[in-house]
Amino acid sequence: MSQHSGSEAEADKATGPKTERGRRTLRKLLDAAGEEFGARGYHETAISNITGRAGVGLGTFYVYFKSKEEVFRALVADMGARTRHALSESTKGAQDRLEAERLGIQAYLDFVRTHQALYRVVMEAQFVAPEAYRDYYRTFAAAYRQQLAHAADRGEISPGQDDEVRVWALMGASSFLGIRYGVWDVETDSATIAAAASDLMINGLAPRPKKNGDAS
Amino acid sequence: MSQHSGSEAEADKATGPKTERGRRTLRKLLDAAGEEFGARGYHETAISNITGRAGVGLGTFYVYFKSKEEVFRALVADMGARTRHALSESTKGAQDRLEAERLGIQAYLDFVRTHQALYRVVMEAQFVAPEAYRDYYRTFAAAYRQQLAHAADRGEISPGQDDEVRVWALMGASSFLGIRYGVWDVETDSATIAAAASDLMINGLAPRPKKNGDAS
DNA sequence: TTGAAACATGAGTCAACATTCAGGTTCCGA
DNA sequence: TCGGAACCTGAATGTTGACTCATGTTTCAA
Repeated sequence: MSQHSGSEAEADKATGPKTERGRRTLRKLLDAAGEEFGARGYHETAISNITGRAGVGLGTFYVYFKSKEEVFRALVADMGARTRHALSESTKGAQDRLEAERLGIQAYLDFVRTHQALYRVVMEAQFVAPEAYRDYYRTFAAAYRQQLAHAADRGEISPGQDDEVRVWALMGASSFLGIRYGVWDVETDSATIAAAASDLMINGLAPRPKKNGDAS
Repeated sequence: MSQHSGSEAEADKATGPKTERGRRTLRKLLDAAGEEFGARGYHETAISNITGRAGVGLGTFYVYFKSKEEVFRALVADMGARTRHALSESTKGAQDRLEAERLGIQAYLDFVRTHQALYRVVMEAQFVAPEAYRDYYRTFAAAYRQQLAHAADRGEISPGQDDEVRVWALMGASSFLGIRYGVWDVETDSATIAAAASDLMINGLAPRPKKNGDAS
């Protein structure tokens, strides 16, 4: 809900609010919208809920946004940027891609847990703003593919048969774990989950020989 | 949209339609609802769209369903049953769990492709009928866990650290591949995708030694 | 000090449904 | 052939909520 380079979805052409007061109001609306949409869902949320929470008049909403859908899209885009940022940060200390996978999964779970409401917005975007949703995952997938390609070059992971497929499978795994353990069940320790999940993603289901060559 | 043992969500207590005519009308409504919801989404679909497509009067809808949400839930439950059925069928010929995984992924993709509309209903259930959605995946997860447990006993797969986590990761992977290759891109050959995906699920990302022990 | 740009407001407009209901029509056993 | 059960119908009702607009208020540069 903050640093956008400039080109935006605000009703106000490309410039956005001109005064400090305006920027504050916009921020309040964006935050309120995120909380309301996250808590009640898009269709259950009325503009008046948003303006009520933001503490501004109903009409004020339309000073900043052309429509209900527009805030929603802005929110999705914002979440995408934030999630990518959180993930790339979490991954910085990794020795190799395999470790990065584990760190990434855990960071993702933690991120979802601390942003449950906004995460819901992203998922609902699939139906409210399909374009925004696709962009969200496509952008993600593109960056992820790069990572895998580099890692494969370095021999840190197997080349694989199709990186696009791998990336979507991996995103799907994390996404579902995000629902199951980030939204439905927030108790289980995220490091444990990430360990189990990354073990699967790294080593697969296939049976593994015992460490010390066991005869028979 | 058909064989339910009896206990149902129809407005008519538990018994359902008493005559052949009634059963036909119910079927028509259910089919029409599936198509409309699938094509336009829950909120964009009006009851009159459904009855229009079904070729019955508006009021007739309420002879069979208590509300809009009720048809929707019925549809989700129906999809769950059908999907489980399709998957367990596809898996029957498998030699072991690893092969079953590949067959399952492919069957799932094919299923989504041939039931795009209804698949969308399942995903939207997350917001329209969260209970139905959770049931859908929980039922799925329970059955899947059993499969994995048996397979681990037989030594066909590694024991793993946590089957609940594995199962959700695997479901997530398939689900995303279902969106990516079952809904958004229906061109790519499903067997190829399933092969690449199951390779990842079975062997993981980790680099694999060359077949013939290459002395570095 | 002033006027115009920027911002704020909430009552009112309007269209879109979900659901109801009062009154048919069809089917079928007796 | 009759009566009632099952089924069908679509006009009318009532609510909800996005969006508009005419009218303020605030800010700030000149």
